[in-house]
Formats: sequence, C-alpha cells, structure tokens
Amino acid sequence: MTDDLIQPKLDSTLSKGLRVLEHLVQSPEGKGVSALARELGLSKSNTFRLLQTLVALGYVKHGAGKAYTATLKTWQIGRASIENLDLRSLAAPELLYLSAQTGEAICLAVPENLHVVYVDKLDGTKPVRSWVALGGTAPLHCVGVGKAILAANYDRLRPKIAEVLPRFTNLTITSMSALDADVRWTQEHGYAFDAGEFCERTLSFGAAITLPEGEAVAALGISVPDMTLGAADEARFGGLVRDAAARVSAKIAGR
Amino acid sequence: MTDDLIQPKLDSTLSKGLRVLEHLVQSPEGKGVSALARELGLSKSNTFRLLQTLVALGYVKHGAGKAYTATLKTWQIGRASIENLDLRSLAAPELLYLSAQTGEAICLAVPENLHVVYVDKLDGTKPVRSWVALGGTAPLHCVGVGKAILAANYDRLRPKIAEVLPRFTNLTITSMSALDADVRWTQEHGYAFDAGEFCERTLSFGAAITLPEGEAVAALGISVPDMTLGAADEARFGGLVRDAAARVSAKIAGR
DNA sequence: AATCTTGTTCCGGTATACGGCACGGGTCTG
DNA sequence: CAGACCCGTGCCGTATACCGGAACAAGATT
Repeated sequence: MTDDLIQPKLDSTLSKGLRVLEHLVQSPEGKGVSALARELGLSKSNTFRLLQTLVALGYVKHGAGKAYTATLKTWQIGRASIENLDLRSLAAPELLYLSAQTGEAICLAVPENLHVVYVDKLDGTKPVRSWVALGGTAPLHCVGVGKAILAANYDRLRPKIAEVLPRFTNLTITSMSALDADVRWTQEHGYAFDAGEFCERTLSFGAAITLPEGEAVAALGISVPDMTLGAADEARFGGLVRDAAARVSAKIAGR
Repeated sequence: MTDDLIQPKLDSTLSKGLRVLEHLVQSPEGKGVSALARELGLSKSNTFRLLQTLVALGYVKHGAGKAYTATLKTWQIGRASIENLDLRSLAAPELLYLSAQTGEAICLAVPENLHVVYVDKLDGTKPVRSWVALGGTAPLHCVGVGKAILAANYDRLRPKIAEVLPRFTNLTITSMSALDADVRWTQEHGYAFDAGEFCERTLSFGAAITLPEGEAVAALGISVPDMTLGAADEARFGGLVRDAAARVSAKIAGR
C-alpha cells in the first residue's frame, strides 16, 4: 500500500531488449533464440527480432552456430560511464595509503538505490584475502561502506530503507530501532563498523565521501577477516578510514 | 553496392533507447530531455518516455534538477560481459605454444587499475622457475605484460600513472620521460621488454591482447631468469609473444 | 511583466511490434 | 532409414503499443 499502484507505463520493446542483453551478458557461450525466449517468457519471433536489432546495433554477435553472444560494446559504453566519474582517480591515493597502513582489502563504493556498488578495490596483502568483486553490490544496511553512506543521509534514506531489511547473517540488523542506534553510533564516531552482518566472519569499516553540502557520493572501506583483527585495531582502522574519506571529500570540495 | 539494400528491419524503440543510453553515458553531468531530443533528432515526448523506462529499469537516474544521468548499471553489465569473455580458453593454445617454443614461464594477465593481475600461467620447464603467482599483481610500469598494456592505451593511461612511479629495483623506470621513451620503443616493436625492473635478475616480455578498436584487455608474457637468456633470444622471444598476442586478438575480433 | 526556455501530460491516429504458423535443416531415436 | 523431435528463420494480419503534436505548469532570462 505504500507503493504507488500506477506504473509510469514503460516502453515494452526497450525493456525486453535490455533484458535480452542482460541475459546474454551473463552467459559466456551465448544462447539460442529458443532458449532465450523460454527463459525470458517471450515469444520466439519476438526474441528473434530483438536479437536481430541488437546485432544490427553491434551489441550482440551471431556466431557460426545457433548461439547469439554479447559483444564487448556493452563493456565499452559501460567503461565510458565510470571514466566520467573521476572519483576513482581522486580516491586512488587514499586507497593506496589505507592499503599500506593496514595490509587489508580496501574498497571504494558508490550508492545506487539501496545498495552500494564497488567501483574500485585493492586486495589485501595478507594471505587470507576477503573479497569484494568490482561491480558487485551489497545492501546499504549491513556493510561498512553502506552504513557510512546511510548515516550521512539518514533523513532521506531512512523512509526508503524502512520497508525491508533483509537478513544475511545472525548479526544482520533487521529492526529499525537497532538501525537507528547503529546510525547514531556511526555519526558520532565518523565511521561505520560492520561486525559480520553481511558476510559471516568478515568485518568491515566504512566512511562516507561527501559533497560540500553533505550529500554522500561514495565511501571508502576496509574489509578484514575477524580472526586477524586485534582489539586495538578496531579504533585505529576506524580512524584511518574516517580521515582518508575526509581527505577525499576535501579534494572534491576544492574543485 | 556491396551492401545489401534490404535492412533487416530493426526494432525502432530499442535502437532509440540504446542511442539515448549511449549518449547519456558520455556526459558526466547528465542531460535534460530537450537537449537529448535535439541532439538525437527525436521528439521530446518520445525521448521522455524512453528516459522514463530507462529510469524504471535502473539504467538512468533522474537527479533532483532537470538532469538525467546514467547510472552504473551499464558498467556492471558491461563488466559481466568481459568477465565471461573466457580469455583463458581463448589464450590457452597460445600459452602452450609459447611454452613449447621457449621452455620458459608463460603468463596471461589482465589490467586492473594501475596494475596487472595474473589470471593464467604455465611454469617453465627449466629448473630455474621465475616467480609469477596466479592472482598476483604487478605494477603496470615495470613488468612486460604491464608495459605492453600501458603502451596500447598510453593516451588514456599516461595521466593516471604519472602521479606515481614506485621503484622496485635499480632498473625500474621512475621518470616520465624515460617511460615515454620506453613506451615508444614498445609501440614500435609490438612487444615490451622488462630488463629486471620489477624483480631483480628477472627479465620479461609482454604483448597486448586488444579489442578490434585497440583497447587492451589483457597481455601475454614470458618471464625468464637473466642468466638463461642468450643474446639472440631477445628478439626471438619478443616476436613470439607479439605474434601470439595478435592471434588471440584476432580470435576475439571474430566473436 | 513578458517571453523564452524547461519537464511533463494527454490524446488520437497509425505505424509498429506482436504472436501464430509454417518452412528448411539439423540431431537423436527407434 | 524414417519418424519425431529440436533448432533458427521468414511471413502475415491484426491489435496495440508507440509516436508526434499540442497544451500544461514552473523556472529562467530578458
């Protein structure tokens, strides 16, 4: 009932075409017309024509056999989109600094809807590496970078996230009252701490990178396996991300 | 006249929508409805509805003001496509060939930020094996595969790498003028040579694997301890990697 | 205040994309 | 060697989903 029942009447051909593309991108060996039609619930002729135009536009290549496969054009236009975000170059020195200081996995993430997307990372130098994948996503409410962004814009984001707080581990915060308290803690300390709320036994720290007006546009994060974290490290790691994120924010402000 | 005059009758909505997306991706600050309509030669209402569906599908974000801007969803699906481009199987025969021809350690690496990541390798058959670890990383500016990738996209990468050129051995290139010269050498010869600039007494050769448009997505490399390299071998090894990488590039183009 | 823009909505006509069906060529199964 | 399947590909009539133009409110610029 909170949702508006009236849908903005979206263009069907375009959505189907993009669904086809998304589907193709995830299957290295390509797929045939019939298989695609079946999996997407479309008619065979429809799928065929969509593929035909995607081929004409260069997004899909029709191999010798029956397989249609995605070309790298998607990748090219996708690459253009992050090149324009110069966040990565602005933040890169701080990523290196954090990596040198901690030896753990460092990441840079941006918010997208109620998730974060990892747009840059440095692997940890220690043998046990905790892993985030570039381009991967995680929910806002249970990972360090996400909670940092959440806390920076809680007024705006709280009503949106209140609808659903999915559980991932037995430590995941699933009640709004607990989330309120956690956000308050984050705001007071200037960094967020995730005690394994998204991935078992994987702790993470996060701090928001903000525009001068306070809008969070990204976050820096440190991920560390719980075993390697000494008691004294917790405050130190938190302080490190907080200060590093602040420096990136300052760089943005000075442009 | 060589072209068939009969067009395969492509779906108009899908092509327009993708054109909108491509256009948006190239403008960091986003664009308004009217501007897009003007530039693409579409009617305003048409553009508006296309944008509406792109927003609904998560490809485009409607900022506070009048600007529509591309999200990172394009980047995400683009990234998926390149991960599924099974470079390893495409390149595997060439790895074997290089190994058979040289008996040295062969590797396949992909760029990630300002480093390369080794995604595949074959150990040398000779007793002295050099160092490459699967999943390991090395800086772009001082190892064969890295310099090959660097040289293939120097326009784009030079400004990024200019900030920092860490030293690893007394042969490491640390000045931009020296790097410029080295890149020029690489471009002329079609392969890169590393005279022990990352790891003492370990030489390496590299050649870039590129997309049809010239973008480097990976590189093949040969690593060899300096003692085992005869004077005549240098040009031979270089030619071998260059040609092998070219064959892999050709395979990619034919997909 | 007047005249441009801009983003957004509505509506009627028609081009357009749809599903159903049929064809030719593979591959397995009997 | 047929038969019964799959597959990808064209065709066609029809309904519908898309399009363009006009009209709207709200800012911007003058």
